[in-house]
Amino acid sequence: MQPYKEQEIQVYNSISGKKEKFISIHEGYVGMYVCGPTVYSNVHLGNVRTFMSFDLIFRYFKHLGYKVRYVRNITDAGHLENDADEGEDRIAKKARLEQIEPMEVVQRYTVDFHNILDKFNFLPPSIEPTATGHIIEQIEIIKDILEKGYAYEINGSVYFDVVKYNEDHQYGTLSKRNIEDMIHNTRELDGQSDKKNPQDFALWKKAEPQHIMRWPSPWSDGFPGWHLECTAMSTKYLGEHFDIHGGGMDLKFPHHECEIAQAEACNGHNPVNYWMHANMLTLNGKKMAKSTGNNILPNELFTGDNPNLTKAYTPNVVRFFILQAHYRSILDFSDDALLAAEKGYNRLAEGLKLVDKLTTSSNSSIDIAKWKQSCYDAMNDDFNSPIAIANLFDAVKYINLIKDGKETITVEDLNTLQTTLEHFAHDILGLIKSNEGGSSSSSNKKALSGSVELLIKLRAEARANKNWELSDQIRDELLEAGIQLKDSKEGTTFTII
RNA sequence: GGCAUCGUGGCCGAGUGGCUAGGCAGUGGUCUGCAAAACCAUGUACAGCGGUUCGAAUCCGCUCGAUGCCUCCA
Repeated sequence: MQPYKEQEIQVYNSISGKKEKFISIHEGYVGMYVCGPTVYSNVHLGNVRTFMSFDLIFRYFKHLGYKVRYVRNITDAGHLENDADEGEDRIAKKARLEQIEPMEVVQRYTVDFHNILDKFNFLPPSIEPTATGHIIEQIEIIKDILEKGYAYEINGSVYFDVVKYNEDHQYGTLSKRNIEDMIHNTRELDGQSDKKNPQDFALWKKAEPQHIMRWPSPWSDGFPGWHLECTAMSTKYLGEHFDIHGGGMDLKFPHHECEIAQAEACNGHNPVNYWMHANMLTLNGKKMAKSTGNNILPNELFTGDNPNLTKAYTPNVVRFFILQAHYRSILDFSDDALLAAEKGYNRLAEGLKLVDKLTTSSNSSIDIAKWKQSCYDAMNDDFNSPIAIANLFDAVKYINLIKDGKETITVEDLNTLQTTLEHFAHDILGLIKSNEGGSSSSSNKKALSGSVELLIKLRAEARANKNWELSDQIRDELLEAGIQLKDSKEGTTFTII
């Protein structure tokens, strides 16, 4: 089965600024590289959004039958605090502040990162390489760039010569920047710099004697520049030329621009066919920033322990909320929006549960094939998850109408409906079946449901005896305890709110 | 200051040169002992000012505002 042959995907390419038809380099295969986190603190919620966008893309390609190699790195060295010479490696700085080994910092926040992504039901990437695991590859690339004349060594550090590069190639194609303007608009850095030009960037930095993170190289004991690791790892695992490179919008410049320069300097051609960038997240309309308190950590969403939140939200609800916006739009986080998403998500989940219980007829009054294709059309159009979700809500409406006998469906169509829902809701959007699976164990749940069932039974008896006072007391006090009873013709059920 | 993206009904958020996005809230209805829940029905919005067009929210210009990048940031 190669469903990808039947679906034409349009991808917005940041480098052209247009949607383009997706054609993979090797038919049936997709190579995708996404810049992963720098593991020097808890994963940023915005980071989660970026990776969720690419998780969605990964899932869709896989669903269409592509063999996808998805590489997402861990930056555990080389990411500097700033561009000046005294710039400190982020990991090293954190290690110094907390008086622990740099690799302890890396370990702690890598675990945190995986833990959060796991809660959000992310698929693991095919390869998750680390910068420190690819020092040799990075040194080889630096040698190559030096040989080709696009870098220079000074005081044990090696810098990429942007001006020289720009004579033979074009620097700034992705971010649409002009190097002349950049030179004009750059402020002078305070510290004396070894660089010929402020636009030049480090390929290798000599480590000061007190620095713990250091590796030997032909130039000095030091560490690689931040932009280099992605070039090294993407080239190693995906080749000199691959399909998709992704990341957050803020990485467009300088990070991705520098990656293009490095790869072109080595290989003479652009390394990537499609550049994809996920947009930012704001909180209450403003930029998230730790310094102003306008910030939520992923874990705080699950506990509700943040001044910006009135309650806790399940990972599923947050995932649903994020996917309700297109990955290229700025998404605004707020408690109100999350509350609305939670209700919407519950409605969707309830509706999807009913699909198993529908009765079939000899004909269908709804065009299920057309509905199914509109689900694919949504995802084919630059991975438009909001439209895909809207289609899921259409399905919920159909399900409810069929249940009420206002519409009909054949066995085959019901089967199509069921399978398509399974594919889109679970496989592609990654929304898991129910929003339980929390911390309480199954034995706890059993105990709870047993006791609530007993109360429901007592209340039913009271109602049969028209003892409204007792029945309402049971109902109201359970509600106060966080358990909502739902009366229907089939009997009473409950949900924990 | 420069570059880029964007500004949609009470809220969140798609889309787009003429044809219902969707969700939440609201309103009406069904159900119910009363409620809640659930389900059904219902909204003609597109920052402001000009211009192009038979027709613009959608294209162009200007103004205002937001966000990102320009210095580490997803």
